[in-house]
Amino acid sequence: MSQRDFVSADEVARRAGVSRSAVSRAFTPGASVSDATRQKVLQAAEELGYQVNHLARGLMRNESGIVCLIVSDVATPYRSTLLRELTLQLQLAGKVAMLINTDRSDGSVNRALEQAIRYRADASVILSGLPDKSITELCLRSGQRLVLINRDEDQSGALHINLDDWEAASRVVTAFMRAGCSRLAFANSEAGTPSLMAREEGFIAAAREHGLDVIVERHGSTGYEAGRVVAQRLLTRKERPDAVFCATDLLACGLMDAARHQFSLSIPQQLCIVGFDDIEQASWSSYRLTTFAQPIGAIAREAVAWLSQGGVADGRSLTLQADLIWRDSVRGG
Amino acid sequence: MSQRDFVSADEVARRAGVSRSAVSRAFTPGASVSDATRQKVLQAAEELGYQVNHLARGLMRNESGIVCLIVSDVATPYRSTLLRELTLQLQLAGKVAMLINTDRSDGSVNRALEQAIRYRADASVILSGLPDKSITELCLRSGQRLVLINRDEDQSGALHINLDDWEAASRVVTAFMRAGCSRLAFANSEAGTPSLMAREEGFIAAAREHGLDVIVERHGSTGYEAGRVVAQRLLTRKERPDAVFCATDLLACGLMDAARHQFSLSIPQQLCIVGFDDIEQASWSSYRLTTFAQPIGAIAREAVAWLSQGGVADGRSLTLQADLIWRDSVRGG
DNA sequence: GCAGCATTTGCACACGCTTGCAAAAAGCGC
DNA sequence: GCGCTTTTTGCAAGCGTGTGCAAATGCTGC
Repeated sequence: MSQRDFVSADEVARRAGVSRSAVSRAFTPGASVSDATRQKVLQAAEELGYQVNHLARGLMRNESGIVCLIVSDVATPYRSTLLRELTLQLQLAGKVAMLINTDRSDGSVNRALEQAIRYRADASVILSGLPDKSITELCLRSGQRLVLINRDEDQSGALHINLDDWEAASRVVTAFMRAGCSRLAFANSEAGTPSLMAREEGFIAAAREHGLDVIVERHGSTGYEAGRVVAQRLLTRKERPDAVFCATDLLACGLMDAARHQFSLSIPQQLCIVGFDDIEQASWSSYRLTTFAQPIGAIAREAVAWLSQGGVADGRSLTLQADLIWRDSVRGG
Repeated sequence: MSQRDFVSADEVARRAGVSRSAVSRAFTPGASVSDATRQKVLQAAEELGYQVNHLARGLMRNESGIVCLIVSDVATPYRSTLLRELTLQLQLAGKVAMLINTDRSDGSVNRALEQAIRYRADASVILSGLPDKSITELCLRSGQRLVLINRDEDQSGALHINLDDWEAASRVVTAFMRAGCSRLAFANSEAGTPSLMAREEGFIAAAREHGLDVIVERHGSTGYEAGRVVAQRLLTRKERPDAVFCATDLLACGLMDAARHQFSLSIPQQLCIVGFDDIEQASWSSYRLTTFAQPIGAIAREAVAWLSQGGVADGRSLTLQADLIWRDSVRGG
């Protein structure tokens, strides 16, 4: 390792002709320093290129300023968008993001998380697919604040941010009925995430209120390929559905492509489709998918605001609304 | 902030009946401890739930174990895939990733980077779009190792990982000629990234060798929308191109959609298209885009291997090959 | 000038860890 | 058992910072 020599507060103090504590205080908002010395310190620091060592500061303050983002399927459009928004907000709040990838289901997940705990992260935001309760407990047990996005496991003391999936699902039923559809289907993955299941159950419930049954097909993980497989199953039935609500835009894209290119169905004339997430691809002119936009900006803002507030942060549950974006995959928008 | 009390090495030492140094050594690979005491320590640590405090360790060792990933456009398919691979490899190597988002072009980029330097990151990997030299210099000046992916600015002491964009570009010309195309065009963004420019220049050079001119159109940032705009410009020319090489798959998707839905062209019969990156969407059946796959796994592995090697790591330049993936957007694959 | 007060400042200790150094223990050949 | 070498252990001095406390300084009103 190359010898790295950083300037320390001592050197700054010497150059500014003050004590080392003065330097420390100059970099601590709200500390007791006169403006005169603060200026002297800041100038000396500037000249020397001094940067407060956050490892040492974290050690003293018992507060590292690190927030760790625990996420699987980072490369997925929805997740990566949320990730972008979160890192942006964190940076604005003066925090720093540590990224934990839980794609590998072997022990490396836990190893990575322990790694983060060793850095004494102040908080964790979980937007991971796998609902591994042991992970969340490990976080809380180590005194971190915890934000759970779209997973309503009842973890007391944490901030839960969820969408009103039921309400959204019922709006889809209304839309489908208005489009004159009657053979409803739901396309899901086998992930079994709380929010995915809520969309499914909400859809079924709302359909039943209108006296309609719903065909449910689930397959694999929540991606494009799964959409194709589900399409295969749904569109070869004797009673072919004329409306499919997909738990996810990726599923919807896969299903849509299969419906068009494999079954030569035209959308929305022969088949109406609604997705969820409003990923970028949903607006591409090959899809023009009617879907729900998650309030990603608001989610990120709420999360960061909660975890960077002072004092004791008590558990809270936040339910946000998803916005229905009308495009061309449902008749009669 | 909730009172967080972690168990310290002292407590472990007491419980195991050894000195604090013994605990420290038990957690340091290659340190001088007998197996007997190491076992005693590990057991006591297990029982107490002890985790080495990496802030303190980093302070002592002058080596934090933190690698910071500096990236813009995180939500983009190619970037997020690379990000996934990098975090995975880093975790495997026992390092931890700090994510710096440089999307905002205002001062927050530099502020975020300084933030990372304050945590004494050992290394930075730059996969950011903006070629801000001041950033890279700041990293090097603070003694970090530096990995630059797809940006060949000559930064001595860093590891440069690049693709052979020229070679790839020349293969595209060959493919287009074999498909019987003669009116070649190149679609680019205005980002001006070294790798994007290399694709453009390589394409032009290779075409000229075959006695062909290339129409070049650039617009905006490297995304879907830009592809549509460029399509607008290219496909309304009197001499409409019959083959377009797009600097990026996103551009290609936008261009393809516009060509089909707006200009009613059929691909590849009336227009051949080649992209770059092999993002997931390129394989979707609405596109089936012929494109180049970046060896993302290899890039990540090389990067992590280089930055986690012991001793002095001297600058190095690595050129990898992109794999041409034949799909259906060029005639005669 | 002085008492009385608020504001600044420096000292010194703490944070939790690593590591050089010397002392202690263990191993070995006889 | 004794000398010798090798391994293991504990001590203590750091790493760069924050902060309580007491001393010092600066004000104010008389």
